[in-house]
Amino acid sequence: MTPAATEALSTPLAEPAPAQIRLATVLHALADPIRLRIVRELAAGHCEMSCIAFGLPVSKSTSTHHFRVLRESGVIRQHRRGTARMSVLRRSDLDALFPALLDSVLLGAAAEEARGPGEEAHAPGDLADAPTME
Amino acid sequence: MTPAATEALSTPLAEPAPAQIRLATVLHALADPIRLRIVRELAAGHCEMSCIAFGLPVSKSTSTHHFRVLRESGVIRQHRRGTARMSVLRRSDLDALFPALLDSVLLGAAAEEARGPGEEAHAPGDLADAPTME
DNA sequence: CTCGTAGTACGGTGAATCTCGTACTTTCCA
DNA sequence: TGGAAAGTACGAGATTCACCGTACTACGAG
Repeated sequence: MTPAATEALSTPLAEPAPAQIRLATVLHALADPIRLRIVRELAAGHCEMSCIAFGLPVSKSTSTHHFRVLRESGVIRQHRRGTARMSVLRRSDLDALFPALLDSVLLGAAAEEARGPGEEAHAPGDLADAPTME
Repeated sequence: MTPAATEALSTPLAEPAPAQIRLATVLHALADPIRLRIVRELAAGHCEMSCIAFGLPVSKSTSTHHFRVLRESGVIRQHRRGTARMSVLRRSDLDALFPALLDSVLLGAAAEEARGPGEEAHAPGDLADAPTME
């Protein structure tokens, strides 16, 4: 079995090497609600998921776009399996580069959700000038 | 002394209440190199700094823009002091909402810097197809 | 071989972002 | 009173981003 044969069964898609992963890029990737949701679902135990299994509220093209942003930023890894793209979190790589970052983001997302919708949308003028107290 | 008198000496600028701070917005605010640099300098001990003291490599207007993004996302607080705008990190608010998030970002930024420039810029085609090894 | 499924590529649109320069306001000092 | 210093407001230009639809490429089932 040539390397090509193995590749045909499970082609890894292009992704940055650990040394090329940049913090700003990772933060940007996580700063989108849809991508954050993807990351949370991946972290929630399901080791591998095809893209369509997420039931994202966007079109197929947009879905592909978000998965690519995540992959190219170094947050996830993807490989083909049949006609599907299986995605996994690059947990160990991220933890090695930015210790505790992923965990705190996931924890923060869960906490925010648990806190309830709260003030969901926030109008441009919704900024308090005497915020907490004095 | 009326509240107005106190206000004249140190006007707090508009900022979101803790309940209105959104994770995605905070991550977006931190996902910019210049803003991340501001946050790092604020965290590095200097409790209060005027905007110009950072020596940012951008114009005054751009500087104002970045400080506003940070303030409106809930990352920093600003108040006037004479003709200057003093900025402070909203550490306790952020830590209460997203435990360990700020610390891990700061730590990650320091680690990335310590790691050296590494592969600084990364061209679009710079993604390895057999990334770590196999 | 043909069809359906999963995903990508490409092109386009509208909104948001980053950047700047110039003009204006506010504050302090001489 | 006049001027310098620190920011803000207001466009304007260039880039990026999120989103879509359509057309295309793999792969597996029948």
